[in-house]
Amino acid sequence: MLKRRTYTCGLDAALDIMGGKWKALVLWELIDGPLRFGELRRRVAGISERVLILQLRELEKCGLLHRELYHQVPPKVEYSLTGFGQSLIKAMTPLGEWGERHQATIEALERGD
Amino acid sequence: MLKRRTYTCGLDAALDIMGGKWKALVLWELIDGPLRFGELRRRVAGISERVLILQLRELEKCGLLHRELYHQVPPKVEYSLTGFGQSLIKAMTPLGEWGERHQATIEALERGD
DNA sequence: GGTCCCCCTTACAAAAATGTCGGTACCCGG
DNA sequence: CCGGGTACCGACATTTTTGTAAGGGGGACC
Repeated sequence: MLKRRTYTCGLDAALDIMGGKWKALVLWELIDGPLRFGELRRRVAGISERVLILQLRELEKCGLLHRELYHQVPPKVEYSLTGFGQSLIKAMTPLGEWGERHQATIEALERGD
Repeated sequence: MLKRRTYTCGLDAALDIMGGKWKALVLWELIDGPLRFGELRRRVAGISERVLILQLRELEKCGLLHRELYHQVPPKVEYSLTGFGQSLIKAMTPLGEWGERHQATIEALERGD
């Protein structure tokens, strides 16, 4: 969760809210519309069920995404971006594009093995 | 350090290279030109000497910044962005602006106390 | 009845990130 | 000789993040 209540700059605040290994990836998957828990789980490669839940909870608490529970059997839960979340996605897009442009370069870097 | 050699998308790669609590902040400070170790240490509020060194080493290894050692006494070391680093900064700018716009909102969120 | 799917939850464990403290080498000025 | 400033290293401790395993309640399918 968020740890500070003051930040030295906007970037600092942004990284606190969407930093970490998974949050941005989760948000990213929701660009094209709502997804169910299971769909998210399958799309975000490598994430464990538990961690996905934790990330979703935090993103929800921060107002970046919305959780809609359908009282059905079997249960259905849909996650979608809020307006706030969408604005964040837009702000992250250039970073994503940068990463895409340089992905090969980055993958070629020596690991800290 | 970098942990993977393949990424699911550009954002994934970007976050791996500049994610974490400090890297982006360090890069950010270098926007306006080179800084010495001590200057960086003073500007990046809250970072410890050791952690700053670790971050600088990693950023250097990734080719995002350049370390220039002046053989003087007392020693002088200057850190500056490489072209690669500058391109990353540019890609992070919208995120920084987003954070700035929403900084008050973010600070007002409940902490996980 | 057994088993599957769904969306979680809890207890526990490992790994990664971050922090603290002390020390090094150099020279200078007092 | 003592202390100050610079840039850094190493051992260690703590905190944070991420992961693993197991279970649960409610149908549905065979």
